[in-house]
Amino acid sequence: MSVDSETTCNHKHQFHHCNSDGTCMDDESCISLVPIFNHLEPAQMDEIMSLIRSLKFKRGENLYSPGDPANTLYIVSEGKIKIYRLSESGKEQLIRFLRPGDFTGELALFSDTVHEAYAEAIEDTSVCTITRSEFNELLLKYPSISLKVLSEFSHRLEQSEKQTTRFATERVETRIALFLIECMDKDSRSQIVELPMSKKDLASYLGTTPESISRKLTEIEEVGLIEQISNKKIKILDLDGLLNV
Amino acid sequence: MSVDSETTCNHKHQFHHCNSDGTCMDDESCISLVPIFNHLEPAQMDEIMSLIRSLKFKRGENLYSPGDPANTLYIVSEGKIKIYRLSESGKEQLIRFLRPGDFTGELALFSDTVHEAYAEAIEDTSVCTITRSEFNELLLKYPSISLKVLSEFSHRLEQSEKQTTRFATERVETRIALFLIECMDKDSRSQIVELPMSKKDLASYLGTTPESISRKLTEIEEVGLIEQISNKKIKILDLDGLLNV
DNA sequence: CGACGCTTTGACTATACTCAACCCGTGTGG
DNA sequence: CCACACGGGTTGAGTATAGTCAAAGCGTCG
Repeated sequence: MSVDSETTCNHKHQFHHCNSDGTCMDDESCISLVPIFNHLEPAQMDEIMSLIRSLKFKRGENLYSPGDPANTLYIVSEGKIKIYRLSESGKEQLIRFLRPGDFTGELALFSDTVHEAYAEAIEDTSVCTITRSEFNELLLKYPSISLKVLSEFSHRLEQSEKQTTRFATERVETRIALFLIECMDKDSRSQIVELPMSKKDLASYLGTTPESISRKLTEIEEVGLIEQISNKKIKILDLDGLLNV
Repeated sequence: MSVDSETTCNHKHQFHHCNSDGTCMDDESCISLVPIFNHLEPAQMDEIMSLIRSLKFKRGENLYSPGDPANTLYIVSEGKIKIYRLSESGKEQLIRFLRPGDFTGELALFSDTVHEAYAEAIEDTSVCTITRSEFNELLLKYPSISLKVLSEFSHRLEQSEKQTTRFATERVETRIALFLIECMDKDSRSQIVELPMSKKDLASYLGTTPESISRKLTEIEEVGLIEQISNKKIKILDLDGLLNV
């Protein structure tokens, strides 16, 4: 595993300093924010806290790479992580970003197998980790956690299959339009969408090129469906129109 | 739900007659073949058997359609089921086929939501069903089942993300080549691949058109990597070559 | 035998990629 | 404070890829 961590600790209640953008979390609040744990009793939380181990990764380091054995669950407490894959022909595709509270490593956690994706820290990052065997014991002891994880998995699977179908059947222009609409849902009721990543990354995420993103956005703007306010800000002028792109 | 089943029964140990192709299973062997259950004790199996309910679907009927509430797990005991989605723009994409022993409905089983795909019986089909609430109770009572389901989910998620990346980054020709290689892995060591579906369905599965499938196969044949024996049979002549298409 | 659906082939077109040049904003170092 | 380098972003020209539409071949099943 290409982990080259600075510090590893193995004790309860380690606290960090907050960073400027307010995304800081100590280990405990990190754990308690994770949906799969947030229904537990304080006593159970303490038990989990005793199992976790803090790790730090510097910007550019990989939490794991394809081929690494998948035996650890990572929960992000600070920083930002990029999950991406290389296709058989070597092209990179962005799968998703992880922010504090998100977790990864789960994909292969339950099969005895290796990772197929890269998890790269794109900022200095702190994560809480639990080993596979300890996590499995936890699941056997508290079956309600399993149901939470199953719920999370089924949701992600649904998303992934939907994404697959989009790639398989929709034009680039439509994929961009659908992406904008989904961004809007989160900010809800504001007409202004803030792109959550660079257009280069967006291209990778949507399976296209930066050039095509640029061109298609211009086209969509020219027919009056959107207005490009700035590099990252886009105003939605005609939602129904976008849906029919 | 567009279920219009012929018979519904709710008792243990209902037996069916075997059909000609040997895919028949009575309910119990159906259940015991499912990976998520096959580690259980006989007594636990009996308990599960008491929860299941048999349903039959005629060719062409839908087990569920998008918008139907997802509250049932379906386990196929006889027949063949096609899972497909419609994209936002109305194009159909084949997700997978289910054969005896496979299950579906799990996607949204753990989230309180509705189906987004179609499950259509393409032959007369028998399924065993368990309701969401009963299945959840089962999972809480026997946590080891959860681990099996999690394992199955994580594998499927891995597959789905891999498929997404292929669609996002690979050309049609490459997708076809990779599909052939994966088909070969199953039959292992025979050089002859039997396509598991019509080329029309394969086109839908691979996110392309029947015309392109036909043309690309011809091209791959012309450069000597494969030989098309018959409509459904393809002989692999140069595996390494295929990998580099 | 005929009808139907799947498959193939051909001609044409649309879509989006590649490559190259240039622009712009930011951050760095002199 | 300016010059510069760097990376992202945009624009243009040309090309590759695969989709559409149409017609004809083939197989299977009633």
